[in-house]
Amino acid sequence: MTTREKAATGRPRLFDEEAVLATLTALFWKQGYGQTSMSDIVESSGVHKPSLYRTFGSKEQLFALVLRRYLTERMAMFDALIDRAGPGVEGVHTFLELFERDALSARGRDGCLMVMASNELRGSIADFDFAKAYRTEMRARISRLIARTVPAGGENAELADARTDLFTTYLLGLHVIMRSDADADEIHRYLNAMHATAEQW
Amino acid sequence: MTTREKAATGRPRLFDEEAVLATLTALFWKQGYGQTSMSDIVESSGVHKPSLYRTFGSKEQLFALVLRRYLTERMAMFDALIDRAGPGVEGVHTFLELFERDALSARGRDGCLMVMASNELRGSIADFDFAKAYRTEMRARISRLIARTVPAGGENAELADARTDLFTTYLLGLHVIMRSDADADEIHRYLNAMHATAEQW
DNA sequence: CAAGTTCTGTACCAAACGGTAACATAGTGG
DNA sequence: CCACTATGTTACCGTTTGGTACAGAACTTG
Repeated sequence: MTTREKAATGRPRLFDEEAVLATLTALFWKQGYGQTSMSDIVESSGVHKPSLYRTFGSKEQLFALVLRRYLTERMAMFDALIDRAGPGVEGVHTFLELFERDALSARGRDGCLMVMASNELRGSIADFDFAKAYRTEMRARISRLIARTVPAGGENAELADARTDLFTTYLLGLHVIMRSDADADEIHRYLNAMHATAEQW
Repeated sequence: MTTREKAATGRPRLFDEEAVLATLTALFWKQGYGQTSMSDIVESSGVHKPSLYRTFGSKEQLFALVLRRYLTERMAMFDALIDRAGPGVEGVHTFLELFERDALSARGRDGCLMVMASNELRGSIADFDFAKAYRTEMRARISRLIARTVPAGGENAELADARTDLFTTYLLGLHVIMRSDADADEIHRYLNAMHATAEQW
């Protein structure tokens, strides 16, 4: 589905699927699913409707593709942030600082596409249970970050799990705040709250 | 706007505004703003379109009214929960237990109408900056709950603020989880994370 | 009981929605 | 150079959208 499998025999495509998906990701991210019409999509992508429908199926399937692409991209970004953050509790602070940089960017102000979608459309769309997938994937990343704050050992696993759950929920809430016109000071304050919490770890 | 001001001189209304707003609150809460059409609203309320438009103005203004009503109702519920929760850290645990009961109810599975709306429609609608209003009001309540976990004193105010910000963000994130098809076990796990955090306060 | 006022209910509107038929166009393989 | 195939492009489809005109019904006031 992502790459050409059969040899292209007909007229070649004038647009790049990946580039279109990237553009439309930004569009959906800003406007939401329901507030984005096919006309918006045509205008933003520069691709005519029949081509979009032949390539992606329907608006719903298109959005499912956008979500899938966003998920892997987003998780790669989280992986990168966690890799750059060092070990121990200090790593958590570094992660939060790196995250803040992203939160204050233009994209950051739109929050998280997955959080937005799961609020607007509930769990699943076009046979893709994205809400559960997002929670699972994201929690796994956070777990990697948090595990470093706790010494290995059976009874510490429970502590690490609790901290991971807290941090995951916290980040989801932060995305809600980021999307709803909070200014830089307010975002900084809410990040500071997690800094303070991590200091007691 | 809420109660009759002038003497009623014409034909009396067959429906109760408050009851209609309550019904439509549930409808919007479940379906979201964009996914709820005026036809849905007519069917659900039993009130015909022209009556709705004369009474509430437009779909947008109607939703703004629903949000206003929901905000005060929701804050009253938070106040009640916090009143019932005792003092000290124990009060936080009690609050979380009370909150869990609500979270597992049918309504709880829909998350929070304000969180949903702020994700779908950004900050404001029909001259009502509900996102900011919600954050402010909610944070004030949480602050009341958290203040009890900290002894009075200038330097402790900062600590209480940080805990309040953390708890507020956490609750927002929890609402996201509650709305996206999480089962009772998962919700319990995420609540447990805050129990564990509060134990160290 | 007639005038004045407000609400109900049917029937309707233009505009926008998601989606497609049909034809021109640009490539590939024989 | 001719079928063949897949694309670009225009113009269109039926349905649903948010919103209203209009006529009749129900109440108050004089």
